Amino acid sequence: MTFGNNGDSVDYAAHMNPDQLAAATAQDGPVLVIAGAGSGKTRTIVFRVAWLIDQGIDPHAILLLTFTRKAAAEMLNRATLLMDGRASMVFGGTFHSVGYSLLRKYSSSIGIDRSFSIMDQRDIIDAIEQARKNLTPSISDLKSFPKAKTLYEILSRSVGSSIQIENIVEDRYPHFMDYTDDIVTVGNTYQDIKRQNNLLDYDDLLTQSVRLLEEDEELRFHISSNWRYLLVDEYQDTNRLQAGMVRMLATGHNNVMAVGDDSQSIYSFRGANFKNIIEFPDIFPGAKIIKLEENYRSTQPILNVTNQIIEVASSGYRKKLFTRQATGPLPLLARPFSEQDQSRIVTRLIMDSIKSGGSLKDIAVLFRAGFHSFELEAELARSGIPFAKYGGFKFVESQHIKDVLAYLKVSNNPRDLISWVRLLKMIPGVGEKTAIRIARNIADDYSSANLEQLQLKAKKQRESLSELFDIFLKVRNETLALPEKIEMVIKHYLPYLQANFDNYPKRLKDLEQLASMGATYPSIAEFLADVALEPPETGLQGESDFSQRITLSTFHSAKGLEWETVIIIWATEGKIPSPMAFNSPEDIEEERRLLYVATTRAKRNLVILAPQTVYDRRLGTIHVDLSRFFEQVSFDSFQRYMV
DNA sequence: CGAGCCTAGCTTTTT
DNA sequence: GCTAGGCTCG
Repeated sequence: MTFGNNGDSVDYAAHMNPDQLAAATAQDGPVLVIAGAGSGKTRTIVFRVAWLIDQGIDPHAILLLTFTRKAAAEMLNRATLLMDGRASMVFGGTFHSVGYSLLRKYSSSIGIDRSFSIMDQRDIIDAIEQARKNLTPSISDLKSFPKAKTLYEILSRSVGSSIQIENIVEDRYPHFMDYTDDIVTVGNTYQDIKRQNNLLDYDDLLTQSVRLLEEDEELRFHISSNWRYLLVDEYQDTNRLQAGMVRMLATGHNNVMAVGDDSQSIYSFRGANFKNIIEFPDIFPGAKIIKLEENYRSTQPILNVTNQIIEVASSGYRKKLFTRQATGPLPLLARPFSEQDQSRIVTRLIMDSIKSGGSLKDIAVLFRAGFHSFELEAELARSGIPFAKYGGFKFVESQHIKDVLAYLKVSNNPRDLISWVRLLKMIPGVGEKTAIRIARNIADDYSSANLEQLQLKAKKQRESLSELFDIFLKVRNETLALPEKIEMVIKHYLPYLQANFDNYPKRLKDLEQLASMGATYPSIAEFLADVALEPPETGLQGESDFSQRITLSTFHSAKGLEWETVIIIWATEGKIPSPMAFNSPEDIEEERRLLYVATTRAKRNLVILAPQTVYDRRLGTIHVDLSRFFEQVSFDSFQRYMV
């Protein structure tokens, strides 16, 4: 039973333009949909899901791959509203979460213990730091040797793009070329550490699941005959691994619909390559290509600006966005003197909008990097304007959360040395060295760890250790519900928290929140996986009505979203493009696309703010230019805003 | 080897 | 504002 104009079926033609309709109702076989910004991409996917089910396809045979789980949930939700509950039976998630599910079920066939834990950013850096310290003593002490974080960037880029470490270093990190061999060594040691500790990082979820599908032919056949219709959103942001995973999953049927926009490719730092979308027709011969060029989101004055930003970009699928919403206010461009002035203008614009009947949830302030909004956040707090912040540092990355999660991690995977070290270092008198020694001992033999053998000198330390071990055994074995286990852990952690953090009540609240989050999960493993793969956002402090906040977001986290009013702050050189992109023309082009993504989020009002000065702690107040990406935009595209 | 205290230096973007 | 790293002392 479906809803629709005639009461028996959705009237597809009435809700879509001819191109969207062609995509949504395409017959079997590979299809590439080039969907410009605001061209109804989501709508098309939603209708595609509905149409497939209407054709009698079993919802369980459809796999929807998206960039975030939120995006998948929203699409399936809309599809459910459109037709009926069958749409909610479609499996939707990220590449990483699909990889995780496959490995949880089948990893033993490639020799991976299914109780593996997923490392988050911090774990990865810790492990690489260990690998780094493991080098011939003197090398890691050198100031000029890359830091763990840089090493991770190099290693991960190599994995994601399938390019040798040697070439990555040569191309992008030529100043480290003397150390190429050592970097490779760190990479190998890091692999060893992960294997020994039964840990998988984000990249492993992809590489190992691809390996699983490659090596286990029977499984590959089983999986690809189960999911017979693949829908891949944001295809321009897939990397080689993800493209490979799609190819594996499509074995035998090639029913892949990839949707994306090469002009919005903004994840090259993790190996994404918009060439994937260019090469799609080569990988899937006979692919039908459909372009969606009518924009339903923004007014023509906004498109005038965004088209000028992107049209100088080289290569890609040519497309020209147009809209029928010819009229609307001209985008605003203002150059406040200072960052403080910029924040005051933002506040004033928000107040004005509220006065004229606007709603806070329709306003977003967007910026290149998480920390660009610090000053503004303070100003908004002073003015009493509630906000939710997306992107930047995460709640689960703060130390106290990581500490508590470490207890759960070791109970789930006792071989996780990284987490053991974290826990052991909390014992007074135990530092890095001792912690590693004890952790090795426990990880080798946790079932009957002989605490006496651990040679701790002080009695107090031995007591602390056996207490810690006690908690470990309890969390591991007792048939308590997850929230109770978390409570037990928090109780044990409390003295440490109290002794080490000045703002401990606030952090305790975070921990309570963590415990209540755990309530919705059946097991520790699933809870931990979710926390690593889809971490909750920060800045949602307070419980008040979510719909009554403005949104603060990084450009990246704004992808796929839209607002009536979009305010871009720090539209200056040194912020966008980021100085990190200066040494490579391709990186600069990516920054351009990033600004394009940000500006195309606006439906009716677009405001560009570019302070004239920036405070530098060394140089004092210095002048900064408007971002180079506005150079080619004609001045009469803007309304000038008097400060 | 651990801890405490100080300073410098600093931050892209995310699964 | 915050933490990674350096330095010194016990």
